[in-house]
Amino acid sequence: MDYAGRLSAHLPLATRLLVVKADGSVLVHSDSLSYKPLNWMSPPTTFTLDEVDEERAAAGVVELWRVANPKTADLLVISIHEILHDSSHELGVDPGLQKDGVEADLQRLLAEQIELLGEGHTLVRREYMTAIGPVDILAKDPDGASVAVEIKRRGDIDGVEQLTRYLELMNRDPLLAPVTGVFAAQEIKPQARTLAEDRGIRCLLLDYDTMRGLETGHARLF
Amino acid sequence: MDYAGRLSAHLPLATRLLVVKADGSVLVHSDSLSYKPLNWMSPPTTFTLDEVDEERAAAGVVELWRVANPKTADLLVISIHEILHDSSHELGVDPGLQKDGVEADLQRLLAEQIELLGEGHTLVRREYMTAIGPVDILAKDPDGASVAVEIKRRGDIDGVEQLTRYLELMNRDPLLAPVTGVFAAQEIKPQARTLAEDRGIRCLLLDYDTMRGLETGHARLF
DNA sequence: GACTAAATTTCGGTA
DNA sequence: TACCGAAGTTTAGTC
Repeated sequence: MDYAGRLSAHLPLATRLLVVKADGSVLVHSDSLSYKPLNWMSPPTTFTLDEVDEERAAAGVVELWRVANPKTADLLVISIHEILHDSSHELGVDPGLQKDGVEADLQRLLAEQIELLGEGHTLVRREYMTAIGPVDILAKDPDGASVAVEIKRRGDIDGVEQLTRYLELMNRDPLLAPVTGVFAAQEIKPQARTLAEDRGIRCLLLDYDTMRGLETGHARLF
Repeated sequence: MDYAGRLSAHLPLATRLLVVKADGSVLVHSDSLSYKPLNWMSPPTTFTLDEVDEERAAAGVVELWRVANPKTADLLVISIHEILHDSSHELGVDPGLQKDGVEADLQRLLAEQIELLGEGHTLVRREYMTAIGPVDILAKDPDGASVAVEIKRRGDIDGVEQLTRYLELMNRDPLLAPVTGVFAAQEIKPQARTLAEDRGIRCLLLDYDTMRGLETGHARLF
């Protein structure tokens, strides 16, 4: 297997699982390392069965696949030496995947349970728009001062930077200023906490299970 | 398919490709959307074939898979209604994937061709360590002033923030200050460029192919 | 279409 | 082992 595109990669001869999807995707999987293929091509692709020249045939190649993306000029060439198994199936259209428990849920739950920010806090609105993007939650503290909340599942330095940019901008608006920041996440990395507190941003750990348990009318499926 | 773990997800009945790897990974693929499975479990996992109760059997379930991660308490339950095809293969150990053309290569090439920063620039060192992490390249301009270079394949706002943090810290060090910044990438997003230049950081576009072509003793394989 | 932010991110390196 | 940053990130949403 040879790939040339955004990088170059070479995969030695070994037994692999090759998957060709209906949309043209090609995946090369090994027998370990879940989830991610060793190599792949994203659609759209053109698939060509090249002729196996004498030299390659002598080396044991029985099929030569050429998978190309005409737009990005990516190219994946697969030399097949032995086919252990080959089967093809129609899977038909796919009903979508239903998810919950991601950042959007945290945001919704925190908006409903805004008192988690501290007693006397009130919700102004979710997804408060600013010139550089939406702030997850805008609230007011008991004194009526604005509080901007950035919510993450995992609190990393990037999230602190994001909130810092919002705070800088919002504090220039005389109608809003002074605005304080709260960095809320299920997990906050030490360096992110240090950076946040150094900038006067309060950190708040969120417990998704507890928040979901408090949610009114909630029923678990299993 | 039902998943409960870091989030909850449900996947309706449909024809799917199920892959069970030697390390216990389980992948659920549809016939489109390359690369990423609709659902999966990462190793380590425990795999159980549950007994199909009467109710499920009446609904058409012929096999019930329970894939669990004992450490994270993630659980994936797969109800199989019909097996269109089933085969198992030994893939054996896997020789590693060989890559080049990633950020590390850009860094190496720029260090070798440090004059790309401008005439008279000299390399101090790659991976210059600071308290908050390594700066990709530290160099000196013709006047002997320090230049910190952050290298990205794709230049985004995050990269500018990263370099800004390094510059702030390094400029507090009297032995280094004043330190100027260069944001070097194969592609620089307009907003990242604006932010960088607003902060006095110079932007530098890198051409990987040209740099590779200039590399001494380089031979291309194909 | 361009850009930003999220992801069950995964993966690799390093302290 | 924990943490940080890259990834051929991919993907989804917004402007």
